[in-house]
Amino acid sequence: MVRAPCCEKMGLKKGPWTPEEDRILVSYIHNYGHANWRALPKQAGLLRCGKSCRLRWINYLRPDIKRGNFTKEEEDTIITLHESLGNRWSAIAAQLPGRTDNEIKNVWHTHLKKRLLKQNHTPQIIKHSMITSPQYEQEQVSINADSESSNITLSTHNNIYSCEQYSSLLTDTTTVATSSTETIKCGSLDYAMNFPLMDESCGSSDAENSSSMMTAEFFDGLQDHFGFNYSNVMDPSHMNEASYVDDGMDFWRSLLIDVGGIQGFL
DNA sequence: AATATACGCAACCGCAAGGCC
DNA sequence: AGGCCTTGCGGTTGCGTATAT
Repeated sequence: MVRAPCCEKMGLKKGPWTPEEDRILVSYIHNYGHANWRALPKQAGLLRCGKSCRLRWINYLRPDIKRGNFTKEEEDTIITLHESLGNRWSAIAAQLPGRTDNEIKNVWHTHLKKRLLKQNHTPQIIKHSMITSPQYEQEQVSINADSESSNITLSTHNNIYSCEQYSSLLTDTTTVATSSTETIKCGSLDYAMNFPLMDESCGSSDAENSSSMMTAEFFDGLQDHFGFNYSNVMDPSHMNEASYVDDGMDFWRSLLIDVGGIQGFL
């Protein structure tokens, strides 16, 4: 199939529409309709391709377009429909009179997706159990991570350290230790991972909730970022999910000891 | 006040489906 | 049956504006 030459090669205009172009398009469609989008711009005297004209009409100039912000009801409808239809924006738009697929797609990407993420990540203070370090046996360390605010505190039996105190170490790190997937940024790379939710009892972790996404790249990133070598703690290349769960505490222990130890926190 | 960064939205691009010849 | 054309869709881009530094 031979593709039609693009607009620029045809000497046609691209980019934002001017009020005058809008006026011409609306006036033409009002008088003659839009039976053939390809022929329309030439007949109307517009230096645009048919595709551009169609998009402008469908998404902006159509008289039945609803203007203004989406209502709470509309947003809820989009979320519900998206659950069942996925990214089928036109199908979703069909259920929302006056709203276009493009507009719904934009709202989804700019507002609703974030809102859903926030809802799914309800504030969760994870007070997990005392981590006893073999190296610092006298110190018992616990992490408190708020998955919503990304606030992290680190406490020993003597002190509680706020995330600000070691935020310089974790400059690129979003958050740690939740039962849901978080993104940890190590250097320029993003690593999605799922930490086990650690319960209140000492040292155990929630194997049911843990679907390990920890990869060798993740550990490489950590090593690059923090300058540590975790290979002596565990070998990610041989780590299956079960062993990850088992090794979860070791991971945290080593991370905190290394980070905290170097900073003199412990 | 100037500059950098983030955000929102309109518009574009490429592909696929379906109709027509 | 197969090629061409048009339309529709979803992903992506880029510009203008708002906010932060």
